[in-house]
Amino acid sequence: MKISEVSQQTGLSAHTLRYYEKHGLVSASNRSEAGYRFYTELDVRRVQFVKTARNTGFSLDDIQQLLSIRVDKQSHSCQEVTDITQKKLLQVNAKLAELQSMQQTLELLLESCCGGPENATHCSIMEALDAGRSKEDKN
Amino acid sequence: MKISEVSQQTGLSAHTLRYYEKHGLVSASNRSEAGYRFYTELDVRRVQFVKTARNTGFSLDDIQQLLSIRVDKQSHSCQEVTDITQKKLLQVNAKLAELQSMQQTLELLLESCCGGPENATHCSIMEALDAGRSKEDKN
DNA sequence: TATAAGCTTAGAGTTAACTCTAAGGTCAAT
DNA sequence: ATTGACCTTAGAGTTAACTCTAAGCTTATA
Repeated sequence: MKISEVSQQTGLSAHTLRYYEKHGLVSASNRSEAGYRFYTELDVRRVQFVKTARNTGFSLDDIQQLLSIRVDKQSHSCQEVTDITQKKLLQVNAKLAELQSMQQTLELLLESCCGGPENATHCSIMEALDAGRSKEDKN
Repeated sequence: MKISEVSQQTGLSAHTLRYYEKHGLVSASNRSEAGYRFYTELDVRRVQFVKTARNTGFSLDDIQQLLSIRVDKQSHSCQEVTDITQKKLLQVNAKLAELQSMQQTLELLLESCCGGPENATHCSIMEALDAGRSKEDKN
């Protein structure tokens, strides 16, 4: 399978596939005489794994680790896998909390403002932003 | 007020303050003979505004717009302000949805796996990632 | 055989918002 | 006069994950 075919099958661009190879995630098992990449079915599955993990939120670094477990499951424990997953969940939860706080603030701001064609002299959104002490003042 | 004092009062680094100036957000109204920045109270309030807006989730670009409204509220409508805010809320909501989906996937993965010291040969997290079609397959 | 589509590489560019460095001037205190 | 802390600038580096470009082969088709 040539790179463009893998690209089609996976929905990842050829650029991205090469990028993954350069970063040690997935490489084509074979090359043609001319140097063209040829991917086996197993290669493609590995690509799919990376894609699925990406969609699940894992970083490429996380995925490196997951892949090294994948190629030799015998030598790794479930705990290693859940550790990576747990860590990612914590990150997601943290980000989620931050965004939820922003969401709430933005909703309050929108509720407070008329949003009409009046000039902004007494706009309550501007006033709120001017008042400071938004919510979490990260310092 | 010198830059380090503003830094202390606002919790933003002097580097960041200069960065904001370079990007047209907030500059010191005055300079000493030697070229030292001197901030007025109004300057500092403007810095606070930027900080509050940042904490609320606005990008520096958004803040540029908000600031240009702020300096001449008469010439701008509440609607302009709510438009910016609304747009930001939509972005936040989109990101939130994405993260919630990840959160759910990660939680399911964690529930499915024993997480113990057994080797990963039959790890259900690895299996799930291998099965692909995670949730939203963005293509 | 010519043309176009597709492949290769190294390396630069993108995005956002900082963050840091280097080289040098200034200021207050000793 | 000499520290040492603080200030200045221009410009480079950081992070993550691509994305794109240029220059040059290769391969399939007409």
